[in-house]
Amino acid sequence: MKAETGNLFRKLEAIGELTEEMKAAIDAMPLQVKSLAKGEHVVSDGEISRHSCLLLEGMLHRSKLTPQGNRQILSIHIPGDVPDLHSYHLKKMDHDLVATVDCQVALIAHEDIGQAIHASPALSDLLWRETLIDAATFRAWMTMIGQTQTLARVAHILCELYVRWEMIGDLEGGPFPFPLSQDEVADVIGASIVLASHSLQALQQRGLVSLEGGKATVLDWPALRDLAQFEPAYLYYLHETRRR
Amino acid sequence: MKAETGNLFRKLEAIGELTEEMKAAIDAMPLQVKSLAKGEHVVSDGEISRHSCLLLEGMLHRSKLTPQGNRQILSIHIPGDVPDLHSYHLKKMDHDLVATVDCQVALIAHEDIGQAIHASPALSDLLWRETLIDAATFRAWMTMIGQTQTLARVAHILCELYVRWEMIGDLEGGPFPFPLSQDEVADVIGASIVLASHSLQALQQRGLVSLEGGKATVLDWPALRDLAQFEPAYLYYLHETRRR
DNA sequence: CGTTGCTTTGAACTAGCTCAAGACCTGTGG
DNA sequence: CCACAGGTCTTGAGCTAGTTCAAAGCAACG
Repeated sequence: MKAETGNLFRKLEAIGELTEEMKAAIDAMPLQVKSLAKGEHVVSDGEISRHSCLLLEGMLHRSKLTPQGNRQILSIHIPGDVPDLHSYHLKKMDHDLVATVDCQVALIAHEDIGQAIHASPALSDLLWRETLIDAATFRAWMTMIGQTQTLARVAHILCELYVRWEMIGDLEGGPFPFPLSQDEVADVIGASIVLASHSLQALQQRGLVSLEGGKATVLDWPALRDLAQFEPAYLYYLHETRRR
Repeated sequence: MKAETGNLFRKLEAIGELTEEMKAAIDAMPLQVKSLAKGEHVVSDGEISRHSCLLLEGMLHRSKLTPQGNRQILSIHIPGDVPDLHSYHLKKMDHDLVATVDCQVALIAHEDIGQAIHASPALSDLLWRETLIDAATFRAWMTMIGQTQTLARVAHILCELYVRWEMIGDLEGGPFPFPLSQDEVADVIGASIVLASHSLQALQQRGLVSLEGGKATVLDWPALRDLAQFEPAYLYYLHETRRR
């Protein structure tokens, strides 16, 4: 087994059945490993994509600019994610995929994905499922942006990232990477940087989380979850993670 | 060819290649036609779904309630749509699917979908593509809700529905069904009913659209599109529709 | 050590909210 | 045919959550 696909396997096992054959099919795909500096685009809005990108190390985010130049951050990605898996079927990007911090990624050619999924319908189904969970996450975010206050929105992204990091790493309640600038937090929650700053401070003052050096630690999970109105069902993990 | 699948075929042809074999595979699936009264749920949040639903007549919408009871409308559906196609892979619903007005739908058992797509990988790919466009639409809505003013948001949903109705019907610039209450418009755009009311009035006073008897007519397409900052690329139609 | 980027804070403003009342429909039963 | 009830839409008044702009503080880095 390649080292590169460990996080991907952990994630796929969390959302469905992953057999040895499927793992082998994945490992048979050639990977082109690449380093990216913070702010670099993996692929940009309007481009025709020829490969999808497995995140190995660091974090990526997807974002979309309005014609007026406002940015909405659409999702945040951690190792094991393939944020532009959809580009296998929708070649032309409708948003940007950007390095949030310095990253290592592995590019996988669409041709190779095609071979793998045509050889294994079960793998095709699992990857389809993965893209559907991506869509479910958009629904959850849309609801959070449209229907909750900014403080709850900030809490929500912390909850989601906590649960997702927990799935691939072994946090044991400890800190997880949260390297977003307040500018970026603002563009996730659809609010101004001033509000983002206030909200992050408020969460810390209330003793719900601590933020330091690009890492977040959840101090009071029940309170944070309640404030965020966080319901992790949309992540479609088969098994609840043990969370303290 | 069955009468029921006409709109579905038109829509699939708009987003990809639909061969005669694929049409036959679709028509081979048994349909259970059902009438729904306005407000009835096709399927509800948390339920396990055993079939997906092809909309024949009327309109449906998907919505998600926050724990506090606020509703976000996630998408609006017109005949030919299969709004819960994703439930084939994600059995447990994370939102409601509701009749916006009295409807006719055709239920398709997940088993039958499974047979059809396993017999035809090309059909599987096209349906996968369809669910990815669904996700792209969520991204566009999220951006509109997070980053634009309410007036632009209302204009945006009018633009989108106009283009989508145009794809399946032959509007020729004429009126299309727009039966949403202002309450519902408010929950689409993530704003209060008061703002929804004001915005709808403003669009009419500016001469961009007219709304009457549950129908909308676009009077000044370029102005409406510009106000909405509407970029239809996210719908992934292969060919531009001729629009006046 | 000076530049650059990120964060905090304050002050003034405004878009959007809630609440509430009234107008307007439309269907129903007497 | 009228009366009334229920839903939908409009309008206004007062409030608040959010905005922009601007300046100052901090920290990291070459």
